[in-house]
Parts: sequence; structure tokens; C-alpha cells
Amino acid sequence: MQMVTDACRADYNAARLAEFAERCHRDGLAVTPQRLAIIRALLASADHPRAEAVYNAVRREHPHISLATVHRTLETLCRIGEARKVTALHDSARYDGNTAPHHHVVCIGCRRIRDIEIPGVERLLDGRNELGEFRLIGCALEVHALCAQCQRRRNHRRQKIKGNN
Amino acid sequence: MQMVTDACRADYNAARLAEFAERCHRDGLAVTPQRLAIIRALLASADHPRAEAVYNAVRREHPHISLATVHRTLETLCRIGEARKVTALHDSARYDGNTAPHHHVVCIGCRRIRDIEIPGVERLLDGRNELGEFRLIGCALEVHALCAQCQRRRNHRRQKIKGNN
DNA sequence: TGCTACCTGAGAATTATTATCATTCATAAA
DNA sequence: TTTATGAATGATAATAATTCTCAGGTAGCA
Ligand SMILES: [Mn+2]
Ligand SMILES: [Mn+2]
Ligand SMILES: [Zn+2]
Ligand SMILES: [Zn+2]
Repeated sequence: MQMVTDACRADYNAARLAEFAERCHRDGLAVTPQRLAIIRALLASADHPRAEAVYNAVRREHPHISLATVHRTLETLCRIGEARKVTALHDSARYDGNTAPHHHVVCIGCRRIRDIEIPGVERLLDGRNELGEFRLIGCALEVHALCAQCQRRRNHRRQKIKGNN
Repeated sequence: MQMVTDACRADYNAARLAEFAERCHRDGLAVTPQRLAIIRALLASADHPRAEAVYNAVRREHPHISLATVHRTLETLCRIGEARKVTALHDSARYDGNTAPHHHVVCIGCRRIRDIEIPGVERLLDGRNELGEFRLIGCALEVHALCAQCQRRRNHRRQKIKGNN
């Protein structure tokens, strides 16, 4: 287990930026100055910013950009796989009365959550209680999945799209 | 790895409910009908409800309860360790331009997030792409920690509290 | 049986996010 | 290069989740 340093991201970021226009075209998206500025700001920051933080960064070059555009664009970037969210469960607080150690499987379609037990997860951190400047407390594994219902839904949608061709 | 069944929670819930009043007293909290109803509803549901869902459940017995009380109480339960949140990062969406596989360490004080690489996490799911009704897609490990700054802050606060005795 | 500090309900305020719509612009065809 | 067109943007309203405020209520204790 080790921290990912800023240094090793420089090349990665340059490569990602170089590919960006091509990827937008592949997905049928226009390469707008706003989108370029937002992906640049996102790649440049190692701190997993919120929309507001990206907005503040981008505004230095594009003082007229709208916060709504930043929200929209970040969602678009996630949809085409150029960005992701740190957790799939940010939309509202989910509470758990089970305080015993366990982990969760989350349906990325409908946000259904179920408990799972996974032996060995704690062991991943074992022996360490520090990492860089951080004092470690515990960990939670979020297993991403599709529930039966959302699997069906996606299949139906795919078939509809096929039919429209 | 296995799903946690409803059945094996029945005893656990009864035990937790029995201890509840004692634990409130220990923490200097009053045992109000609202708090009892909320912990009961939370323990009874295996689906990691949002505040709204707890509100709807509790309202059947306490039609006059306020949604604000539900929010407040769920937060209180987390503070005294009688409940927890599924993720510490629900308050606003956090975006990540790094699409390579990696995990995160999260400061539970200030929500600072850093990338970490942990070999072997994917292996926890290996061999399986189904679990119960869920089709597995991937996973994300959220390592909880305190950053240097928040460690200092907590120490200062503890000293202040000591001084007030 | 009171006292008192803590708790609750009601509703306002705040914050994050999404929706609406008129205007602008990136793209590709002519 | 010009033009046509559908997609993208900015401004702002709307919605949703959560927190705040404060007057009145009540649990816990003497
Ligand atoms: Mn759980
Ligand atoms: Mn990351
Ligand atoms: Zn689902
Ligand atoms: Zn911190």
C-alpha cells in the first residue's frame, strides 16, 4: 500500500489531455473551450475536487463560465469515462444500524445497498496505522454491482436502442 | 465473501435495542420516544435507509415527528456509535480525473482525499462476478483516517475539554 | 412534585444539484 | 469559406437534502 504521488501523474495527465479531443469526437461530443478547461482543471488537481472547486479553478481563465456548466460537464465526463466519482453514494446520507464490521454491495443503477462479509479486507491495512500524513482508522469496501431489476432494465433499454437502428 | 442475511440480524437487533437506553444514559442523552422509534426503525431495516425513509417508517407510530428530528437523531446516533453512515463522502460529489484503478484515503475530519494503491483489493472479489442477485462490476476501498491537521485539531480540543473539568 | 437542561416541532435558511430556455457556437456539409 | 444545424452554454428558476432557529415541551433528577 502506498500513496500515489503528484510526480507520477504528470505524464499521465499530459497523455489524457492529448487524447481528450479524440475521445470527445468518438462519443459525438463537441470539444468546447469549457470542456477543455474543466478536464484540464480536474487532471491538474490531485485532491478530488467538488464542482464548486473546479468552478473556482476554471473561472480564472473563463470568468464567464456558469456553475451549471461545470456540474453538467463533470457528469458528462463521468458518463464517457473521462472521469469518475469517488463514491457512488454521494446523493444523500445512508444510515446503517449494523455497527459490526462489514462491507457493502451497491447497485449503481438504483443505489440499493446490501451488507456483505468479506474476510481479509482489514488485513489489507494490517501492520500499518499510518500512511504519509494520515493516521489510519479503518476502511470500507464499496462493491459496485447491478441488482437483478437494474440488469433487466438495462437489457430492455439496449434492445430498444437496437430496434431504433 | 457472502451476503449477510436478514435472519442472522434478528438476535443482533434485539440485543442492540435492549442496550440502547443504557448507552444513551452513559452518553448523557435523554431516552425519548422519538429516539427509540428511530433506532428501532433503523435496526429493523436492512436496506441502509436515507433520513426520508426512516421518517416515513417512524411516522406510522409517531405521526407528529418532524423530519428535522429524524435528521438530527440519525446524526446523534452516529456520533455516539449506535449507527454509522455507509460512506463518509455523501455531502457533495467528489470528482476524480484519474481513471486508472486505485483507491482512496479519506480524512474523516475535513474530507481531504488522496489516492492510494493497494495491491490485492481486486483479488478479494476474484473468481466471482455474481453475488446473490447482484452482478459484480468493481470495487472501491475507502480508507478512513485523520490527516495531520485534523489530528492536531482533535488533540487541542481534547486538551481544552480536560481543562474545563 | 417541581427545576432545569436538553429535546422536539415547525418552518425558515442554506447548500448542492438539476431543469428550463433563449442565445451562442462547434462541426461538417456545401 | 460560408452556411446550416443540432448541441452546448449561461442565466436563472426549481428542486432536494440538510441544517438552523427558537418557542414550547419533557426526561431525568433532587
Ligand atoms: Mn451495512
Ligand atoms: Mn483518486
Ligand atoms: Zn438496482
Ligand atoms: Zn483532515
